[in-house]
Amino acid sequence: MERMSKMPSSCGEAKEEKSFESTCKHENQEARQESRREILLEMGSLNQSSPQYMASGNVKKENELESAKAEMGEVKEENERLKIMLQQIEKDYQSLQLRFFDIFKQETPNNFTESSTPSHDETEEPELVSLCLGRSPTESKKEEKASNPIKISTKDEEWKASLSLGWDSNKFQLSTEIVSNPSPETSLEETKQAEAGETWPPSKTLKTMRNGDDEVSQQTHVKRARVSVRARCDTPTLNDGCQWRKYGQKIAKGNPCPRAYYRCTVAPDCPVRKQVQRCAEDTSILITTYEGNHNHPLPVTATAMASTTSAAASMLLSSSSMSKPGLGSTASIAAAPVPNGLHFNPLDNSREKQFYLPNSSSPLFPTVTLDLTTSPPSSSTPFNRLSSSFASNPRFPSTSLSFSSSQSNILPTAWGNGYPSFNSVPYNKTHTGGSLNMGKQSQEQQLSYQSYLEKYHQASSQETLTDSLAKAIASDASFRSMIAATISSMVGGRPTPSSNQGGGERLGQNMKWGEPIQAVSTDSLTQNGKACASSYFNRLASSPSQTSGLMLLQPPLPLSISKSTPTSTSAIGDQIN
DNA sequence: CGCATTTGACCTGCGC
DNA sequence: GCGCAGGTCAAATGCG
Repeated sequence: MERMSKMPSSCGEAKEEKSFESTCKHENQEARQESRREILLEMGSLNQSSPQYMASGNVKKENELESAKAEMGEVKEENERLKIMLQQIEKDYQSLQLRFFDIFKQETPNNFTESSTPSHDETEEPELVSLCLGRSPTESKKEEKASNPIKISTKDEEWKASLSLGWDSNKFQLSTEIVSNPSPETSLEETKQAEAGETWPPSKTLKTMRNGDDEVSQQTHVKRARVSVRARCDTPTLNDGCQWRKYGQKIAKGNPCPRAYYRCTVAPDCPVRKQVQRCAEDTSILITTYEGNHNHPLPVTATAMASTTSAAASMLLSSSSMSKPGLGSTASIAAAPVPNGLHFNPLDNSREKQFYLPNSSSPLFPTVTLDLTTSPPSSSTPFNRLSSSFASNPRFPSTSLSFSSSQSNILPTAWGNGYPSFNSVPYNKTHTGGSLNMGKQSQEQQLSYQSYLEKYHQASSQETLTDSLAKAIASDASFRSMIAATISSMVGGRPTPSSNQGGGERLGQNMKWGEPIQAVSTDSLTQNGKACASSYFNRLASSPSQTSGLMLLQPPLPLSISKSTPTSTSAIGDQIN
């Protein structure tokens, strides 16, 4: 028990509880081993003693054995007590979890279905999906109350075992599989074709291609997702581990900074391209937009970004598949600063601007934005940001995947229900029609979240929320990778004090990651964060059926469907690379 | 000399 | 149909 106080509380209550559990077991084992050792030592000392002593001390020896046995009995009793205590804690945890969900359900009237336009309708209204991995300072207190009861209870062995699952050799497969999800009307066959191979260039470009390849032409129905990454970076491009060759440069309207076009040169026929442009309003922000799937193994250093972007794209496409075909989607994933491994420069983190310029990427394609620059201002939720930017594009539904540091705790839950298998399975059935919004902030958002949960709870036949989440993460490696990568970015790149209000704090509150993080150096920070994130989700994956309380739940932002014309003032996302 | 970058021209889609 | 903007190509240029 004393050890518990020494344990870092950074990995969240769940981990803490788990640590408690493992600690109890460990202590019991130690106690038993200790007593055995003592007995052996005593016996050994007896053996080493003189025959005289042994002869005369038979009775004494028996007494010692008796005392040793008694000691063992005591240890056993203590062991039992600890077990009971552990069971009680688990019960308390489960009851608290149930209570939390009950309260959550009661507070939500409807709404999710209301605000979220049915996907099957295939309406042209933009969909706004917000997945937030952070928390906004203003709402943190409120959510703390609800989130505190939620703890994770898992086995220590599972946790340890999961540590090795984070970034594996499947990354490449992930990246090649997810990015090109078919549109709803696309058949499974087409899906496979798209996933297996080249999805670049987009349908629009295909027509202009000089080589009229039949296979390529068949892909015209395949939606191409773009993943835009915003990060602060001094260098012309971010080092994402891939090799790129610049093939063009253009000055886009509304941004004096030229946009550079790069091709992946790792493989001669790799279809992946990226656009790099600095944000007009904050030149320190680099916006990197990735398109296409790598058709070759990626360098180790490139897998993180590839997995993250691919997963994000997959999620985006999955969510956008609900909407009318042909519509693009834009998602914003606002993560906290910069993963060190990606050579991001967390400059000027204090600034909290979110730029989403419609012209930063082609409106023809669904776009997901990973914002690694900073956490949004309290007054500006990811939802708001989208509303003023991507969502403004009348042609496309906006999917906001906001991993903003202000709303981390709600993410897993919503994901678990919303994306059970977006990667390998066409995701049109259970998808929410409108917005999968996991931000937090307002009562409306909570309501939306509530309805969302209800909807998916029904769909999952009464399986628990956490089970759903666990299954989702377990069943979808790319999803897991994305979450892990994003959280890694958040945890690893927040060295500044201001980070306390962002993802670090959030994580610290909900997952107990923040405290230790702040206490260690930046390097160890990154490592810890990545390891923690990866192991956390992998742990979930390793025990999908287990009723483990996940992170704290956070109400989602309301599904918002808004149409407006793009404005030049709305800004853009920059990309990193 | 080979490769990467630069840069102007070209093509296409979209809006008016 | 025209103009605009985004995206791409390929010749020219630079660099090691």
